[in-house]
Amino acid sequence: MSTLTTRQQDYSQWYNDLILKGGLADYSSVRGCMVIKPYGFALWENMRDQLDRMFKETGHQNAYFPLFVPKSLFEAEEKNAEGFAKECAVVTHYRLKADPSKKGKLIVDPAAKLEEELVVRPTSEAIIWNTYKGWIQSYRDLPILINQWANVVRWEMRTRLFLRTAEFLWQEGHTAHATKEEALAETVKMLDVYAHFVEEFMALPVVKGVKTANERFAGAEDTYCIEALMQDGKALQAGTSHFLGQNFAKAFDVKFAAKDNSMEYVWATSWGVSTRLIGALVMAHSDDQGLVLPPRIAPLQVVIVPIYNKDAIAREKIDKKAAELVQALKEKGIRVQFDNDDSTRPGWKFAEHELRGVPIRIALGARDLENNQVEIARRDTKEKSQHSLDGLLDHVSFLLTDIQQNLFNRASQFRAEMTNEANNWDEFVKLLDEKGGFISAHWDGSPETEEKIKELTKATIRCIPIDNKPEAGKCILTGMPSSQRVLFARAY
RNA sequence: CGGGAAGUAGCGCAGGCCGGUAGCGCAUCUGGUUUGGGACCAGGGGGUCGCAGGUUCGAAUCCUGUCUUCCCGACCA
Repeated sequence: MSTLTTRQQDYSQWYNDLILKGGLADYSSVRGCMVIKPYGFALWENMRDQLDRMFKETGHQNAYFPLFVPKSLFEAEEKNAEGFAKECAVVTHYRLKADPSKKGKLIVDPAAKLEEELVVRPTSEAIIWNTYKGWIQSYRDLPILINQWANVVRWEMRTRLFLRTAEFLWQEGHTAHATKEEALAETVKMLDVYAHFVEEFMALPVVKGVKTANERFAGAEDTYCIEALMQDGKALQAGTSHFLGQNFAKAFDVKFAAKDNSMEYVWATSWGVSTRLIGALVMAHSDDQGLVLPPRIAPLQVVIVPIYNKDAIAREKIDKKAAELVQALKEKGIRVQFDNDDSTRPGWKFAEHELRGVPIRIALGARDLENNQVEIARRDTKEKSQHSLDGLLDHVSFLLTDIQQNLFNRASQFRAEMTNEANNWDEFVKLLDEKGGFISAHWDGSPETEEKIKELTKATIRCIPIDNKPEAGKCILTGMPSSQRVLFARAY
């Protein structure tokens, strides 16, 4: 059978192998675009559904805005437009016609040129604020708390499955508020929702922080983020929440009448997470045998593998007991599959389900039935043990919780080991090259210094942690005074 | 977008330099034996050699273009 590249051999190839052989996604014939396969999409659906519940619990509603943004609207907020201009797909024509010189071929009909080009949304602030203008007259119309699940297109030069593709799926929240304080509170609230989701459901610890000016979303006053650490010591931005100030309100002239009858610009936020989270999940927990998925979002939580033998009566008994187990587990809300496919043998199934990251495997054979037990294997530690059929349901529930917790603990411990302080340039470079991970260091606060450090080391400031403590120090590069440490890392 | 590599059966690859019947392993199908960590025997099916031009009596092979993917870089909130 095909074997996986190990992390040590080639981390990038290992990642690709897991995505492809684990059945999450496939390459497509469209440059930079991938196909999300059913197993990968099931994973996304679980993530999406949970996030959607959390958005609704915090008062948001879903809506849908157009894929196309007229160029004139897109360019209205200048910084935002500039920031995305280089990666926009643009629709210029609306019709094809038969190629007069080549039979059976089509060409773009020059007569069908659009009067105004349409930008395929790289993000939706423009079309949404253009719409909000018509919805907002009074403070009574605020706040507007809307989210949309959508696809966006960013024409990337270099793509990687799930981490960076030309088209990807995400959600984008767009809220409008009467006051700055309320908009700021919303920005932080949604950052907390993201952090909670990623930690509790994806079992991945994150650092909450604020981006520096260099890394800020184009058009935002402030960009908040959650940053996660991958097994190769590189950081990955897992979600962002932006305080947009009144930038979009001014660009699209969205004002409201306040209680005192004064006209004021609306305050805005936007926030998003994408299918990139799947990439984070894969790189954070998986091992050389395949995917390792946290039980709370795994498409399949338990797989039951029958161990048959020649004895047809024993086979019937196994099937019967397995059916009972499936029924009982389903009633407890556990996602379970009985893998009685007769064309593969147990060993093959074991390897396959490990590759796909199913948290718990239960093996059930004649020998087990005689002893009123099953063999249980957990994916995170690969431990195998026998367990009595009595009390099995509770044990499975316990294990799912325990695996979830263990994955989080493991990732937390790894991150703790990989987060270090550097107090001068030599220490910084040494840590970066020999260990990787997050490096907490002083920075003089200037964009120029940040840029210089990036040029020299490829490390960027991932964020200024929200819970940062003030601490006097000197910038590792310039020696200029600094009031706090920031988190550096090489990143995806 | 620059540098490197690759595209031949579903998957992994050989063949290519030196043009002449398209091959191997796995998978698949049929029959049988099996089943506690990727089973075995026997028989069978499956390919416009990424695509488009060109050279040639003849192209997987040589030439040109083009598309797609991977790795490195630039770029990328």
